[in-house]
Amino acid sequence: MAKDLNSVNITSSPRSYHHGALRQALIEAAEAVITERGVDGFSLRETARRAGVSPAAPGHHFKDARGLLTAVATQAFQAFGDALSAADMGGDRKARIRAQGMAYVRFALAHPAKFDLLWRKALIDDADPDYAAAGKRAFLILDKAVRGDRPSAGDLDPSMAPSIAAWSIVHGFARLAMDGLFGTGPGAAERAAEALLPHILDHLDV
Amino acid sequence: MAKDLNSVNITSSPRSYHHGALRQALIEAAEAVITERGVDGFSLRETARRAGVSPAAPGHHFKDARGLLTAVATQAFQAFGDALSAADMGGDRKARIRAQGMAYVRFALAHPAKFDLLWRKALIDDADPDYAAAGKRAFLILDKAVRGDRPSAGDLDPSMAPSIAAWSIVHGFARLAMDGLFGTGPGAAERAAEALLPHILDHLDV
DNA sequence: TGTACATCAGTGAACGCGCGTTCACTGATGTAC
DNA sequence: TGTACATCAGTGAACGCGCGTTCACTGATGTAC
Repeated sequence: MAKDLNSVNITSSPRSYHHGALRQALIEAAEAVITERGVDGFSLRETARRAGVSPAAPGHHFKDARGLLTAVATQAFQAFGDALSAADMGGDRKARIRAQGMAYVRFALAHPAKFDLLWRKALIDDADPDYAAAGKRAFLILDKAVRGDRPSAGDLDPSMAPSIAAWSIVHGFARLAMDGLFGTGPGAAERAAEALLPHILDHLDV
Repeated sequence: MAKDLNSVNITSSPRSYHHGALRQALIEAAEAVITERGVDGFSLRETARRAGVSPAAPGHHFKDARGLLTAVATQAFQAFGDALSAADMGGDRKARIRAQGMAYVRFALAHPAKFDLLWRKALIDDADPDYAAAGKRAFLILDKAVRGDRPSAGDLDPSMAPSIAAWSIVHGFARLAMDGLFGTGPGAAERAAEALLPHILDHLDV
């Protein structure tokens, strides 16, 4: 038996009337749903079912289905940012760009449903400040690695071209790989990434 | 009054019991639906409604909703290939890559719903030979411009790295631009593309 | 420490919706002779 | 050229489904005194 986290009841059995950590449980159930069924297969009822609560329960934690998906996307962006951050081991600029790029694509291939959701703005509230902040943070991690010591001027100034170039490459590569364009067998996309991406990123001379 | 095309009745009014060109009319109605409501907003019934036929009528021309969307995606890929093809004006390799890249992104920004649908494999039958052929054709047009005179060895050989790099860049840039990451005002994405893409593509030294 | 009570976080039934597809049908067309 | 008939391409009603959300409710918790 694990110890309770933050004095929140997540282990007692049978579960009490009050769940205790339903908000996070719903987010995780939603992740499971989209992982199994794809983002298009998401449904609030199915998510509630998996969390073991009635279909009305999510209403106490999220305004509506979009609100829940926005929270899922926000956490996914945070995890994505963490993955990028963890991959930045320093070194010269090329090495840092390579590391960021590989981490970007690896995350997308390891968590395709989460990665997909990040960009499905029709399904989420992209004006949500947490979502926006989590997304911006992820980009800034990548930007910092690409930019190295050079200062940033502001939004979309020319000095951002290298970051946007790197971002575009890895984003496009990730999507094409997820869509099976470099092979559909198990591990095919990952192998293509390992074989091609470092070379491509090294020759991005911006 | 326009003349009938291919002796098909598309102009008489009121329309006869037999539509005459319902298959194509449904494809165009579906394009209108996804353009207005987004790909996620597609519905077969709404498409039939717009084409002025009963909800059962599409069943005579497409196996199911997925079949219709597959046909829409196939035509979209053909139009996309045409746009890439029309943009290839020759010149040196850099000029050709630039032209292809700009055409790629311009198409995506001008027809976001169509472009989006191309890659929504959960919604279409990506084993359909026409769809697959139309997609392959588009890539080969881009590949030819990037590759120039150099011969192609086959599937995913190292000589394809430059094409995949260019493809990834423009694909990623297009998606990020569509998602509003370079601004959301009218024309903002297009302006970012004009300002950044040529420079980025010129410095892709593969 | 005990109690009254407000608030929080659940329940489960129900509502209304639009959907894709099926069904028996029929009007229109094309073909054999 | 006319006719019988098969086939094609529509109709419109109906089916069953899962959905998001609302509703009145109640059990559990926290707080003021």
